[in-house]
Amino acid sequence: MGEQREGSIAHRVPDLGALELLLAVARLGSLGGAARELGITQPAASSRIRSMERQLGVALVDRSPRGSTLTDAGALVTDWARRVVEAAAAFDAGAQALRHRRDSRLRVAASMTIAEYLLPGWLLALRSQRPDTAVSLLAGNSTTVAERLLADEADLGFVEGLSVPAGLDSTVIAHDHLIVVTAPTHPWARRQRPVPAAELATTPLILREKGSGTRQVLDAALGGLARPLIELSSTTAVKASVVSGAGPAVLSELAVGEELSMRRLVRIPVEGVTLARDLRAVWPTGHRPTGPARELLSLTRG
Amino acid sequence: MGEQREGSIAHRVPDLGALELLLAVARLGSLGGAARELGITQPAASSRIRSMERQLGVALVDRSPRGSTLTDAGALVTDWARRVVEAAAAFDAGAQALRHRRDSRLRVAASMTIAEYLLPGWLLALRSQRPDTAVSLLAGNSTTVAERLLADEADLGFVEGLSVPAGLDSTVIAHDHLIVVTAPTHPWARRQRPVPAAELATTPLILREKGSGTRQVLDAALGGLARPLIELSSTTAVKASVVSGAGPAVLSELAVGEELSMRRLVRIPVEGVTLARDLRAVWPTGHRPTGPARELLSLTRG
DNA sequence: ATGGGGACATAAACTGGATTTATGAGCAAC
DNA sequence: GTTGCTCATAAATCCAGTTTATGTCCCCAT
Repeated sequence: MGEQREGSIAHRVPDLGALELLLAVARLGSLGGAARELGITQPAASSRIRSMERQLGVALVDRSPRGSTLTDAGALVTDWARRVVEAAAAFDAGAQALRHRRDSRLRVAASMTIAEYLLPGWLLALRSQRPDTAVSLLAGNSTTVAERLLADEADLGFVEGLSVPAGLDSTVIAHDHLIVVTAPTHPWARRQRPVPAAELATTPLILREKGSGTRQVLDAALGGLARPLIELSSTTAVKASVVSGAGPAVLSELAVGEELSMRRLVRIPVEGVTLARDLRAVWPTGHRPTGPARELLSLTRG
Repeated sequence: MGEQREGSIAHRVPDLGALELLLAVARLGSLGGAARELGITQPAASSRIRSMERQLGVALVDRSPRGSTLTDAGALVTDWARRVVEAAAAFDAGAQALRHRRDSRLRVAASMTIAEYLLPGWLLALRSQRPDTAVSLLAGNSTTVAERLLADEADLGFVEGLSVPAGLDSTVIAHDHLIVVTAPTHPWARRQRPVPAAELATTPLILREKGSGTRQVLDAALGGLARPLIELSSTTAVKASVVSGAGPAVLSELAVGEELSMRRLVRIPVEGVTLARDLRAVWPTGHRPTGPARELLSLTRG
């Protein structure tokens, strides 16, 4: 009856290469074909799929002398695998941009929330349209972004503040909503009525440090009054703290999508305040984006 | 100037073990501590992080004689890595449930859409609350789910149809909206006004095969009239076809969330039809879920 | 100041898994 | 039947990650 107790999931999940291979098999309907596409030999592919099946304890592909098709379980596993591979592709697109290269065609500066949650996807889309565009990324706060742009060390910026830094032109690319969240066990999670703004202002909250974009918006909406229960320096730390039940927090809906759908966090309705902010693309006044920058910009606006 | 041209991302992304290690370092602030947690030695962790840094071309960790902290780039990379690891954890939770074991405490039967998009998250949440609950999963259509439940081969089911199969009690756990999507290049993507139901009914669409849950809802909403442009047997195939510009399709919003936010697909407003359906948990009439089944059920309802 | 402890780096030997090469066998179409 | 696709098997090779065994640096307490 004993199951493996080890913490690390890496030993229970096939490696990325195997998952990628499985996707190729699903798409091409052939082990050998998939092997060719990934630049390995057919026996290698065969053995990899086999050991993946052994590891998972489920048959994934039906082999026949004229091709391979997925079993029912294999189709399901492939769908789950696709999500892992997509996350890995986003990781890759982001990481690729992080090593600032001299020969980068497009230099992007972005605030943290955008760099974390949106930019990898945009970079992936850009890569599929213009595979040869080398992008470099610098992440920081609004001030940093503005500095880089004005020093001509970046071609395009993305900020999430309330105001546009001086010297920059901008366009709104999306709207972000800050929402109040708690652990499902928190008393607020069982409330029937929305929390009034006044109560939010007087309740101690788990907050990002002063000066962060999120904090600024919250303070402005409440009238400079947000009370800290704890102050933490990263969104991740705030989320972890909320999940563990320490108290309520105000976070971007971008940051908590996953947690909400998995019920690790609960959204608390609020009345009397609008916690919205714009996400903007910015560039030095007059220097309208052209070339790759324009391309990327158009990807962000649907 | 030459970049690596190879298709496979697996060679450009650190393996899951390395990403997991990075998360542990971020959490614990120490290479040795992270190593201990993952059951490897400190030199192994050190060399793994080092080779990850070499691979990505970016310093991730600031090492000091009294611990390690993430660099700015490292923090960003860690956030991206977390998403990969979370997807892998969901994969693991799903895969674990796929090998039907005799000693399973909880036997679940679910329709495809739910098994694909929602169940892994629920299983993950369940595992964090009740680590010792062994779950087995069977995916199929509504009919299959009903059969299993009635034959006492499953304890709890999830279906997405319009009606509840005979002999089963149910509760609504969520609402799913079917939406019309096209590639961004499709003429409909530039329309200002919503597409009327009549036009939708007369336009050839990319559809799932007859009998699928999605198709049933669509036919009912339009009055049995949906015109196939192509018929495909999986949601994935439909999505790929739409992305490539073949035409419009009607899909669950669960299935296209990623594609919409990355602008690979565009949502087309429609007027004159409501393409909604309920997601339901089901069980044999009278046999109200108890024990682990009740636990899982409560996770699905917020 | 001095010794202990924690944290990371380096070097060398080991180990195991994945890959390639080489071959065999089943099925279909011409 | 022969050609050409498919996948499977076997043996040799190769490489990457690991462990063991040290060394260095720094802080803190004595």
